[in-house]
Amino acid sequence: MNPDTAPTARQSEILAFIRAAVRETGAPPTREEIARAFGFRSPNAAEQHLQALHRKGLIELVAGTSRGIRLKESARATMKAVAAAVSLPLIGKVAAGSPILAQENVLRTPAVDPLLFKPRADYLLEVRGMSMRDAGILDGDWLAVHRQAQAENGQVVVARLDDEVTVKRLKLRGARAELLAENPDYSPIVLDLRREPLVIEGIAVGVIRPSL
Amino acid sequence: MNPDTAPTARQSEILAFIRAAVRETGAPPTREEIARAFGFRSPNAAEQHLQALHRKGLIELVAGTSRGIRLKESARATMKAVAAAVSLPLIGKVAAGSPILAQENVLRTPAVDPLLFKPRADYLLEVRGMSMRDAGILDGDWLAVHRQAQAENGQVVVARLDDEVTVKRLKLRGARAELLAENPDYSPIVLDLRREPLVIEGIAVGVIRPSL
DNA sequence: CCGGATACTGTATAAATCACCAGTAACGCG
DNA sequence: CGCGTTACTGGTGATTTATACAGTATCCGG
Repeated sequence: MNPDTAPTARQSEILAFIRAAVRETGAPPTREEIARAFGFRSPNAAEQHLQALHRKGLIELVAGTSRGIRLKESARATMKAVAAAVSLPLIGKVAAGSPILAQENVLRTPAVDPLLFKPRADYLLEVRGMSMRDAGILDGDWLAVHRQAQAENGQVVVARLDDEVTVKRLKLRGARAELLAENPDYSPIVLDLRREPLVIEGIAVGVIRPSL
Repeated sequence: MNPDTAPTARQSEILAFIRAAVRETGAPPTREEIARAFGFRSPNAAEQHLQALHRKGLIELVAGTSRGIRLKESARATMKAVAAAVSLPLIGKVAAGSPILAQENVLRTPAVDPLLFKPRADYLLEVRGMSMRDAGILDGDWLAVHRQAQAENGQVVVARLDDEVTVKRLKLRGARAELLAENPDYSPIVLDLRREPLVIEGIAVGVIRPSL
């Protein structure tokens, strides 16, 4: 058997039970407790599952120790999950043709609660230029963006134009779409939706300025 | 003995050891392990400490169970510590005469990493009014503030004026201090430092706009 | 159809562990 | 000074627990 085989369905259940026990009681279960929880008549059934999970590298077994089960990934996995729940990827310059959230576009992952914003933020986009100055969005700001392909009239959107990602205010006038900068130095971009579709990546839901 | 007495120094050590064991090994220690760690010749010394900690309501003991020690506060304390490490208090209107960080001024505690900002942010201050509009700080924004009683020329500061807290840019000209708004509609505030001292609560280190 | 893995029952035992009894010594408090 | 508390030593019996050995049944790929 390979050291890194995926656990069977039953083994995953056992693993989940161990995780739950650690979370709920603060300690891993004994063989007997596992057996009782699953209705095994023999604690040995639990032992065998533990051995299997150990062979597959999912847990560590401390010999001669009561409750000597150590979840190998759990600590890391939990930490990651917790971290993910309260952090957002910061997207820098988006490489031409690549999806915004592609790994190569992520600069960092700052600890910011996505639920700070409404609707929830999916990522932060580093703003370049002063085209939205009068909306209080400055060069270097991190724009909190909610992923969404549709946008309503008047919203600040993240749109793709010629493989470039830009932030502008959207004005819809029938089949014509206008992308307006909030700075008189910049001129509007007008699109005929019948000829070229407007690709909207998301709507702006907030701003973070990490340095004044 | 009162149920809620503070632990003795030795008992705190034991408690810390239990916490460490849970964190490091994933399970609470046995009496024997505690005794070994502290050099006790008898596991009973550990038992008695556990009983004491139990009487003081700091741990729960599960009878007849190996490693049956449950940290009562630990879950909460840890969560709080983790939460505190990545969150900042949001300060609303500051009551006259009260310290900014007084409990009654805290509106919420959003999950934002204080180290996002440099220097580290100590709290978020809800900005009222448009006096800093041209610096990209708008009404409703959360100003990230680093607590600091001194400020340099040109920095955006949080200052106290007549028991009100205001955000302005500081200009120092000898014994005269000017607090400048970044909006032509507002006029500067000039102070003679020899007659009235300028109370600086902190310097602005960033901005969060929770809704666009 | 055979070998190996999975998924169990059943039994047994040494070792780990809890939980309790009996002491000793030092300290602070009224 | 007696009393309660803290902080231990020393020891023991009853459970809990880990772990090994011996089987049964099912499924799957070669």
